[in-house]
Amino acid sequence: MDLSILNPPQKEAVMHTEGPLLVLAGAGSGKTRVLTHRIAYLIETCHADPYSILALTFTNKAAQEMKSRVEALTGDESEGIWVMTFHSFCVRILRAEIDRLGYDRSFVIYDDSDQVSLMKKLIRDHSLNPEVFKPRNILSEISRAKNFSLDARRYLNETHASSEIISLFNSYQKELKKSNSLDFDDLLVLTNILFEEYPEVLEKYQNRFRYILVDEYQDTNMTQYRIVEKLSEKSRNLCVVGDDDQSIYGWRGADIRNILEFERDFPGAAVIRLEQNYRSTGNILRAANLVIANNRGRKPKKLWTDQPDGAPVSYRPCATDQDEAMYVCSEILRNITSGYSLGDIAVLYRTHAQSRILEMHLKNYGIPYRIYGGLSFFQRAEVKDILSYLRLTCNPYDNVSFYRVINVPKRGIGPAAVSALESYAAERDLPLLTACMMLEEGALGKYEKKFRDFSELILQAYGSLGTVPLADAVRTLLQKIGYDSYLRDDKKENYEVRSQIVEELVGFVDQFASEYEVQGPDVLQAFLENAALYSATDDLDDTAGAVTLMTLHSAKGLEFPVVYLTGMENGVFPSERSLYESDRLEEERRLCYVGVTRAKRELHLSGARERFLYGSASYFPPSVFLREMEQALPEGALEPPRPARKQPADSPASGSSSGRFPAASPAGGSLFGNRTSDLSGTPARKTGSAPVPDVAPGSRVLHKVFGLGTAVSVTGTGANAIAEIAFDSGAIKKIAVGYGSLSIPEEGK
DNA sequence: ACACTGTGAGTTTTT
DNA sequence: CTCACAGTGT
Repeated sequence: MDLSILNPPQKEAVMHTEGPLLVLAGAGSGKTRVLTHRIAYLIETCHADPYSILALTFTNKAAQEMKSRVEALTGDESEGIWVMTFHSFCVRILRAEIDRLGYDRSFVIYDDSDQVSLMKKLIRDHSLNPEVFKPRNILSEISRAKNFSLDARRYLNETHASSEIISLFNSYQKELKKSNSLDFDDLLVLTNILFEEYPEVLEKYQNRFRYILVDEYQDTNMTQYRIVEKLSEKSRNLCVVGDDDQSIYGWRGADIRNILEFERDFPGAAVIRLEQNYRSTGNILRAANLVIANNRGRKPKKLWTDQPDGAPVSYRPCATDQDEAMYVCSEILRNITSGYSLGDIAVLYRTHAQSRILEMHLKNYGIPYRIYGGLSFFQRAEVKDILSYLRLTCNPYDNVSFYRVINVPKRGIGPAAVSALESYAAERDLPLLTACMMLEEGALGKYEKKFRDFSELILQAYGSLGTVPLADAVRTLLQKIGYDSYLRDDKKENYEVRSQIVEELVGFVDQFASEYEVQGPDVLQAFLENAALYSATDDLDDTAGAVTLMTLHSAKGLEFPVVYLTGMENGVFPSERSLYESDRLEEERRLCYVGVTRAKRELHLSGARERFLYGSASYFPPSVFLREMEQALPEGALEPPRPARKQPADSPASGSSSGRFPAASPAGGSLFGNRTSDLSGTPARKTGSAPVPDVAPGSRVLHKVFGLGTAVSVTGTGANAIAEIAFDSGAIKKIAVGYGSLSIPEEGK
């Protein structure tokens, strides 16, 4: 293996294989390179058994990336290494061991929306006012308790949580257990408890995982810390990599102290700093160093580069969010003319809500784009419906799924019927589905047959799992419940789009199952697990010829030659709620640092004075972070174009143009000047009644999932148009043009 | 039981 | 503005 490509501290980190090690890896300092080379070094030079190596990451994306890079270095020898997310790791352990804790190994994982619907029900059952006890707030308190403490119940007591919250917590946990379900936090908490209470189990894994690596250590919470601590207790070969300046998940329980106090927690730990940045130009790095210097309580470090200064960092103040979006679009076109490709460019923002305006204008300009994050495929209503059916077949205890689908499609089972069943089930201490199966004659009168039919349906689906391929079982189920006609009759949304989603899901199932040799319930269980742990940012394909839009959070770990950092306004970024709390403001600042350091060659900052929020205009002063980076900006960049605001906070945009599409930018240059280089070759629409790609019979199109194709026919117009598309793969599909999966490909395809 | 209508409330960030 | 939900009428 070639270690000569590493710089001295990188090499040191790779070769320091015994004993605890903290690698403080600044942004762009080759962190992943160190991790992957370290693994390769362990295998090839130290002859460590791949089976004894565990590498934990936070996202599936990071895990996949690391896995493939390790494979590239070691080839077949990487077989047997566990490279996975914390959560997947815990699932693997729990699948093997959880029966000790009184759960069944076939447990399912409740995602966010499952948790909310369970909590809503509990709040109703406790006759509490949902206005006061908001499901999401309760859940986040519960989550905090689980992540911070060994004993969530005690934590709630000590933090003086109200008696209502404590009793909701108790019911919530009880209900989860009865449903044989775990929420995301439980995956970690129960693994921790397992290790705590069953030393022989812990020992088994301690003996196995002699080398443990943790990526993004600054984002670990207390529970994760305890798991890692226990696992590495015996071998002491724990290597954590992270950057306290990039800790941006404090709000979800990440504890920055884990990284700040590593040396105290693991006596004798070596600390290695990676401070040379290989990613960004001098100017970009200067801006990054300037902002982050305003934070207190960080590990001392100074990122440096030997790269040239490069283009200056720019800042563009805009009158409105519309202007800002148009500015970004026209700059992107300029980037393209100067040789960048679409995939080189990322537009970052603080909240998902900001993406809409950008999207609209990108469509108008004919610039292909893709969005990361937001609701993932597996969170779509149709997909969740179907997954709920499937979950029930694996786990009859899953009441949340039962509630979700018992009357979807409508089968005449309303609240009254369900409530009757509930009492029947409660008396006999049965889960709802089982209660349906075991209804005694005459117990529920006219509802009986309906409930029996339902349970029969699930039973049959279960029976088919072992005998036919999974995708076929799903298709049969869909057909039996009449899901397609349910979608067709439900006029509230586009049938074409929704049935397309269903088809995609069946496709996923098919593809997933085909990788298994033996069919059966286990395959379904594995599929459901993947679906639950899947996140919207996982399917990043670098090949797509499109500009990338995403939140600052999901940008972590990525890099782009050109980055637009939009919404640089106090109240947007930093967010309203962080403005007056120094801890939170510091986290926002780290987020800014993360955003800035994503850029390799060009960084463009922008903000708007007037922004549409909740349907009305709001006014924001420029972000404090701009002032902090002032020295990295061109001379006078922060001077307002007109001396309009001496007291930024309370000066409404007096002279701002009232129209939603102001004709020109304040500086006078036409924002439409670049129209001629419109990528699609079609003229951009002037008024955005329907900002959808122009698809006519014969036009070449690019679909997010199916790739390139040619439109055969188009029915309807604008956003409602349905195009029949012959894909280059051979498939012919009807696609709703307005859905957003379609775009115009780059020229020459 | 269900469809329709108006109301009210809400936006960080995600495994 | 947009979604979720409660209340109304069939």
